[in-house]
Amino acid sequence: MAALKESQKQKRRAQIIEGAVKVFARKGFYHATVKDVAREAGVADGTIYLYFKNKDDLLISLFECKMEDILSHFRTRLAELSDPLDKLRVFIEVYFELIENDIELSDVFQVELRQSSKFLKDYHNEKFQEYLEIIEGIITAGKEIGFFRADLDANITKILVFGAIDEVARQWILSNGKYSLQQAGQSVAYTLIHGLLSTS
Amino acid sequence: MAALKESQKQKRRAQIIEGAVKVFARKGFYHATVKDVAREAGVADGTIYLYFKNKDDLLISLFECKMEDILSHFRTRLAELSDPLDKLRVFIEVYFELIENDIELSDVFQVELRQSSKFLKDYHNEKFQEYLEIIEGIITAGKEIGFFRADLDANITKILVFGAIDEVARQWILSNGKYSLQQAGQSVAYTLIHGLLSTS
Amino acid sequence: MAALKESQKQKRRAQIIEGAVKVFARKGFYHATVKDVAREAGVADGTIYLYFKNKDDLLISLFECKMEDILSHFRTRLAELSDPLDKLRVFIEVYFELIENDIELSDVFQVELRQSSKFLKDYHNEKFQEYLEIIEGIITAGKEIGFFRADLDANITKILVFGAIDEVARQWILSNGKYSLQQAGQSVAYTLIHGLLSTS
Amino acid sequence: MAALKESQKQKRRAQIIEGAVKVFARKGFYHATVKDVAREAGVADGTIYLYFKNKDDLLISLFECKMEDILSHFRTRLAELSDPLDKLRVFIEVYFELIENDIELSDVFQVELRQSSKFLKDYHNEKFQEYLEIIEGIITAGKEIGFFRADLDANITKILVFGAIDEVARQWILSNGKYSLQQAGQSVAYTLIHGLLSTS
DNA sequence: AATGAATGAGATTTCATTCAT
DNA sequence: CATGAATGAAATCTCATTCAT
Repeated sequence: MAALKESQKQKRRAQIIEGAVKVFARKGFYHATVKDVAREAGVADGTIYLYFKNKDDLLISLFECKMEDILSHFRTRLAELSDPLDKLRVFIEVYFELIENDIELSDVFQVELRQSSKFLKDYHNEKFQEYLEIIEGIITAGKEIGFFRADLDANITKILVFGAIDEVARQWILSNGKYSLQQAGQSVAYTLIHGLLSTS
Repeated sequence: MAALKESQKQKRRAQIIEGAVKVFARKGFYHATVKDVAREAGVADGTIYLYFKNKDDLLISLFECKMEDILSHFRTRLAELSDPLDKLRVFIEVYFELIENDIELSDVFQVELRQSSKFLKDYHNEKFQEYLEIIEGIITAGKEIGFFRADLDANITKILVFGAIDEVARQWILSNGKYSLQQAGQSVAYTLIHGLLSTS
Repeated sequence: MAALKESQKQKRRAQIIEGAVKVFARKGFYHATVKDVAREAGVADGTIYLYFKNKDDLLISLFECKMEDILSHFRTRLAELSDPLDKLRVFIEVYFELIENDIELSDVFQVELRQSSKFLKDYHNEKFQEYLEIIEGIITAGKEIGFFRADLDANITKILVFGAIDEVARQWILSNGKYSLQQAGQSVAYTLIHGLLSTS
Repeated sequence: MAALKESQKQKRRAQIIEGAVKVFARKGFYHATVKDVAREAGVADGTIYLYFKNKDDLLISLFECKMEDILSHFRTRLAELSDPLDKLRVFIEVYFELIENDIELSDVFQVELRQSSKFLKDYHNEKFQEYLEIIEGIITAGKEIGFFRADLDANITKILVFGAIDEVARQWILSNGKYSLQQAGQSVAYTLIHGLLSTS
């Protein structure tokens, strides 16, 4: 019974987090009220506080919980591959798939978390670092087998790559899906791999 | 005298905007109070409302005003050059210079505006589009003279380029200047131009 | 069996009251939560409400229950004596003994009840009157046999005596036992008695 | 103008404190809301927070401010006298006058502060100690000139005296003025003095 | 009878904005 | 024009109490 109760608790937590994703995406963290989240999740205001310390904690928990899913999703998909070029292509593909499949969540990640990590007390975004490390791993591997330039600074490059991908995703969201992410993904992958030059 | 008064008004406006930059950088837009800004700017709370419609308008005006400066700075610096490769290198160089020279402002641009642009009512960030257009111009020019690949989608690529540069800048700010932006700039320019591959 | 159940019930009630004494002493009635009391008593939150109407009722019941014990203790100890002077001395002695033996309870009585009696709806503290009557009895008896001044207003004097004793006890508690209550008791008894005596 | 503004501020503070006295006396500190106080004082809710850090601070400030008045009143009245017996009589007289003249304030002092001093963080009631010291001074002076018993422990006795007086006052308030405080005062003074005298 | 998750009313507190001076 | 005291709406969070299990 304890196990059952435990799973009940997890379910309720998840239910609130789903509500929070929707509301934060729609209104932004600061304009969303706890009441909004409660209503969206179908619980009473006070119930939120049985599962989360406060509003900030709700955002952090949302992030941790979802990032966990995302990271393991990436890892599973990339584990099948060995070629760094394939890995990079698939990384971008998976990234854009995730964005397309859960625009609300993407919204929250891109907008709220970016900002919040600076202002939520004592929160230092380890999950995001793990995430960047996946890219770093791909780049380092690519360098080792000689596919990628030996003079690449993996630290800078992982950021460059992430920034490029993420911005394309963000603008796609902001434009309400005016262009094909699929296609954009291929284009991005190609450019990152080959650069801008025609004589390559 | 009217002109004098006008310039007085502009001066006061600028003074408030400087205060706002400092305070928003330090506390974030939502955690900063109008009183904070007033104190930092050395004016009374109510005075803010003689120059700006409300707190949101202050942020938007800050953006418009500062973006104006930045855009004209970019245009001046790029006007001297004709080679798209040089232009791209210099664009990155100037971008990082601006970041280094006014970290507080960069902070506000990167963190607050990114988020706010979505939630400030009726605000659609035309200045940011102008900004992206500078990059687009460089890419299109590069394509036209055959330096850049003909199959580059200038729309996607401008976003990719901006994202890459901007993220490197952001992480530099967040890391409190742990690496050299100068160097990172060269590395970023090289990679964007040549891509990741060693066989280029 | 009914009797057994009845005693079970009494036991559970007592258990909750003990928890309440501890928690109210530690945090004060208004800062203590029903959950705190439940945890301290080792029962569920809801269980409290099977034994008490509400939080106020818990405080009142605590008082009634404990006051009952205290009153009968006083009566037993005083019944053995006939001399009013002895009675007064023993009264003070017993009072201070009770304080020393259950500081938590004393705390609740002195701090919470004093305040609460004014604000708990419909509660008029008859037990406290009974308590004062014990002192009044001693004084009246003392007057009758001519030990105490004939002009003593027993009504005022009982209050005076109670106030004097009680304040010494309170300050002792607040000072965390900096002085000897034993000694203080003798001193207080001496001073009060000399004040009351007719042969002065 | 600064001085004028300053006095305006003091006036507003006093106005809020007066409101608080009334409301706390009527409902008790914990049952009174800040809204209640604001309404009673004729200001907006938020205004309270321009003058006091929070609700606790309002109670503490009320105490400090009023205690100041009371202490200086006592000192003035006692300064005229030299005989310790007279001083003690007048002390009681003044105490009861104050009680009669501001029953609401007395209520708050007797009920709320008694309790609160234990629970308001970091508040240690120095003013109350000053107050007890006045009594101690009288007792010590009385001992020195041989009016009071040499074996009196001034520390215990000041508490005894204060407790006796204060309790008589409290019961008078609780009884809604059923007896004459004037008369009670004389009776109390008589009994206490006879208890304290060396020639008994 | 006992539980403890859920409720939601209500309290404190903040702060953008106004307006009399 | 400038001020800054005052406002009061609105948000977060707490906790006594209920009720399905």
